[in-house]
Amino acid sequence: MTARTSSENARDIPEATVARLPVYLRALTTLSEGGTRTCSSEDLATAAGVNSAKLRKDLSYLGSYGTRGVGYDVDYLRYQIAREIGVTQDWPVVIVGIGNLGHALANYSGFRSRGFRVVALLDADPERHDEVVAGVDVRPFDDLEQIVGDQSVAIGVIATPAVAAQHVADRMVACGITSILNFAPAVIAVPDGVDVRKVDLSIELQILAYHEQRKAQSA
Amino acid sequence: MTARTSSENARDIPEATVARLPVYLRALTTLSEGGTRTCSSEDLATAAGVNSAKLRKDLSYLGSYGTRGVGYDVDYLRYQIAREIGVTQDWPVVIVGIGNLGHALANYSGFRSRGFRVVALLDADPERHDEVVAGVDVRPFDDLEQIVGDQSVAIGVIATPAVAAQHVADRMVACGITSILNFAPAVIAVPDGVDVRKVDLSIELQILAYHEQRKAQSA
DNA sequence: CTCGTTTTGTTCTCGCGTTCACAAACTCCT
DNA sequence: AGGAGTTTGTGAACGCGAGAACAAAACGAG
Repeated sequence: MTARTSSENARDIPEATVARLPVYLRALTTLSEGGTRTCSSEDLATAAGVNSAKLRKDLSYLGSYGTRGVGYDVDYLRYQIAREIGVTQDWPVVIVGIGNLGHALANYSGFRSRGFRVVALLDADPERHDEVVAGVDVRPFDDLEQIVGDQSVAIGVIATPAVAAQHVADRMVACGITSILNFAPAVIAVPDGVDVRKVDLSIELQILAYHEQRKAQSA
Repeated sequence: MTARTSSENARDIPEATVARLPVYLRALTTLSEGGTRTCSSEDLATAAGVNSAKLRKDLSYLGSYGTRGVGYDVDYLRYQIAREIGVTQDWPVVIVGIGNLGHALANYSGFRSRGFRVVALLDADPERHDEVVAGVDVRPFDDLEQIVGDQSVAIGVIATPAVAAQHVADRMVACGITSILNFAPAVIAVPDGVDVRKVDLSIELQILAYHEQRKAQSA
């Protein structure tokens, strides 16, 4: 999925671990807001919903930020993980496709609080260009190149219907976006060096349905 | 994640395969709508964005539905996968939390077209009980037990703020729901026998940010 | 009927990720 | 100061999934 060209950095964190770091970050934030200053790997693992051995191994890829016999300083570890993920800096993001899902994404407070700033909402439909969503006004899709260039946007979100997804992705890649979060129910092709992550709401439900069906059968 | 009690069924499909079956299903639907009657594993793998060897191995867990030297009958295979997942039957679903995301989910046409029927929208806020979203009127959260009982609902969707998620999950489990799709940014605990899948929008962005940061560093 | 071609279904090998188990290191109490 | 009790960090074993490679089966041509 993530083909790095060559010369791996010294810190080579497994993909499975990378996917869990944001979970730990959230758990640490919750602990910190609850007034907890220090926690053991067992505490944090419980809060994050994982095994404590796995948690310790994951953290060991970042370095030795704990103290044996004591545990982890919540705020210190939180900062270290945030720095490793890259959410201590500000990431400008464009969202294309302002339907129901695009609205929800634009209004989602979890983005801003984690270093992501929605700098533009784009839609091909001129009907929508009057709207203002979450304090950002919707602009024509053709403004993509200018916005991405002006604000150095590296991350794009696709929330369009399936038929438009590949076209939007092509345009994004052409103007320099190198990370795409795709909510459209379609497989999109991108060149090497561009990361794509896909979130598909109905696929998750279908996976649940499969297990549900098996529960019913074995009863 | 999915702890089955005992006496595994003869068909024991790996979790990784189960997660890809809906992707194949969607690809087959696209092919069928495009007029394709037959396809090779190579064709379908391309459409689904996976390796053809992996595709054939996945399908082999379901049975032998292809013809050597020819390929797969698109509609026949599509039906077999749909039956295996369980989306040939009708799954009633309740959605709790009608904020921006809840709206988007209620309006998402991909649910209905895949056998999922939203039978109720619930929200604790009385302000919202007047609304009608996607043809379904929003009702008080306390109606949960009655609706789930009357309509034999097995699947629940949580689209509330993080603080409410555990409480909603507890109530769902108490009245018989055994599969939960959780969009709230919180880890929820459920008893054995209940499946939970979690979708977290900001976590996906954070994973992209990590890779983006590394691209920038190595440049 | 036989042979060559195509494509599936399956076996085998390899690598990654998870988990166990324990040594190293730190704190606290006496 | 020394020993008991905790908790981290990591080496090693294990299991699952990915991909390559091939045998089995169907089809078509001659």
